[in-house]
Amino acid sequence: MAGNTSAPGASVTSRALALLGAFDERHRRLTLTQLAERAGLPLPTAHRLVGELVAWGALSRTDEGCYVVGRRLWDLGLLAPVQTGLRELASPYLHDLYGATLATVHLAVRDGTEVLYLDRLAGHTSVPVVSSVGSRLPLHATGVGKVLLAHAPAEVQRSVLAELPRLTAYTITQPGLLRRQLARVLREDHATTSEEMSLGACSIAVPIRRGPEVVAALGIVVPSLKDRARLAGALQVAARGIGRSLGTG
Amino acid sequence: MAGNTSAPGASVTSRALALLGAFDERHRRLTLTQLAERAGLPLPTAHRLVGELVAWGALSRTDEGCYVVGRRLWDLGLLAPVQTGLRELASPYLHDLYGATLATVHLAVRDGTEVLYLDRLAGHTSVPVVSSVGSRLPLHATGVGKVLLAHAPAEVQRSVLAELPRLTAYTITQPGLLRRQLARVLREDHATTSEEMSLGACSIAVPIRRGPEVVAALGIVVPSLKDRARLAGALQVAARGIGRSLGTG
DNA sequence: GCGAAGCTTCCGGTGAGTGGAAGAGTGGAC
DNA sequence: GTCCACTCTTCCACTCACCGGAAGCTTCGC
Repeated sequence: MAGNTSAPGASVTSRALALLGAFDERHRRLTLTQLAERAGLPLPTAHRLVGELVAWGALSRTDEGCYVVGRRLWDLGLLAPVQTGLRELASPYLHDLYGATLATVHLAVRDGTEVLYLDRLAGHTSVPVVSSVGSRLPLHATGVGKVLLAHAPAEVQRSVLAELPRLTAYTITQPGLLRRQLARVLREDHATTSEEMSLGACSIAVPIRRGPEVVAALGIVVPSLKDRARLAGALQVAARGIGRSLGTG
Repeated sequence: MAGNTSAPGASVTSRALALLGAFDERHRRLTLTQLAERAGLPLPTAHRLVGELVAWGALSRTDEGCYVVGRRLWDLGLLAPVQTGLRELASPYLHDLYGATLATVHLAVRDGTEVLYLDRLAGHTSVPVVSSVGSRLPLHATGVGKVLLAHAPAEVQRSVLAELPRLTAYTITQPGLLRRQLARVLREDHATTSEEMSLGACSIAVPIRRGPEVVAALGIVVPSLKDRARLAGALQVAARGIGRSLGTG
């Protein structure tokens, strides 16, 4: 379970990349030994490569001797054209939603069998929110995930329904129940969750369409679903606005 | 002027990194030939290394055959601890400012002799805004830049004042004039620009303090400075709020 | 159809990368 | 103070994976 291992004899580049790949959401700070292990490299090799990466700015070393992703990679990553148009166009609508709901607002797309969060407007509320920009979460336990799953190809649905890991006591782990919920998402054009991803957090989400095709999802995180109708309405108006901009952009 | 050139005999890793370093704000899309030239590598070498980088996801290839920064580097870059605490704490205040002014709001720090933009809330206005998250701009031609410069060490001021590149017809290029403005920034505790960075855009900015020390700057971009007093007031309230959170965080 | 520009593949020589082994720091237990 | 365990750093000779010139391959424009 130690991340990417790179077989001996692999190219130098792939070893350096294996080191970078050792970092993820759950492992933002790693010691040299951890890095070497997760990359599947001997310690001296890791030591030398990490030295080069630090010199370039791809990694940097904290005071405590741990390694973290460096600022130069932050710069570089921001140049990546990851749905740039969508994020740009959606931005004002996220603000509007935040203004109307004061809840944390999310813009997400599907990436294989996961949700990929593209943007986030964090509210002041104390509702626990586990998703941050760039993070990936399972499709079956979040509002935006259910929306994206409901509109995903059959093979993706099959693959996701085949394994529904439990995240809280309320996570839906029965394929039949989730399948009925997805049908309802298509019917009502919005999805909800109740503490299925993390305790204390509910969510409401709607699809964003470019023409007939669902290209993304818009969601908010709230402490309870009692205001569901009003919030779903607000989300749908914003989603349509974004969809319209997409069509004409 | 072709970016990083890597001498022959340099390590493999440094060659791969030289390829990544070929990308910047002004060069987000490069052909193989451009990449090879900017990295100072022979074409076949660049070709092979780029192939490995693409396979890993560090780069990707567009339909037109250009290379761009890949999604995996976007993911990775977001893990970098670049002023995470500051950005997190400032976020709600940026929203508040946006709500109060409807202008584009910026959070920035000084990075050597440049401004580094950490966060941005883009307004609906048609005012041209050249700064985006992760970008760097000269300290002498932006509002946040003047604030940060006014509070920078003497050696940084000297180095910046020694060369004031002209960006528009209104850019301040006389050291004496800029020096007087910086004194005024200290006195009035806010800075302004009038079309000094890009035509049609003015800005107002204030320092963010952690205790006595200026650690960042907060600014907005507006079409004119006529509402200067009110806007500076709003900025100062927000900056104090952020500073207070920093102190207690 | 031709030429030019950009991309891709090939392959033998060679020197840069590899990683075992040994040494140096660090901190905790007694 | 002494020991031990752990993590990090340096060294160096062998070898094999990288290098890049040359040649072939597309894809344009004319």
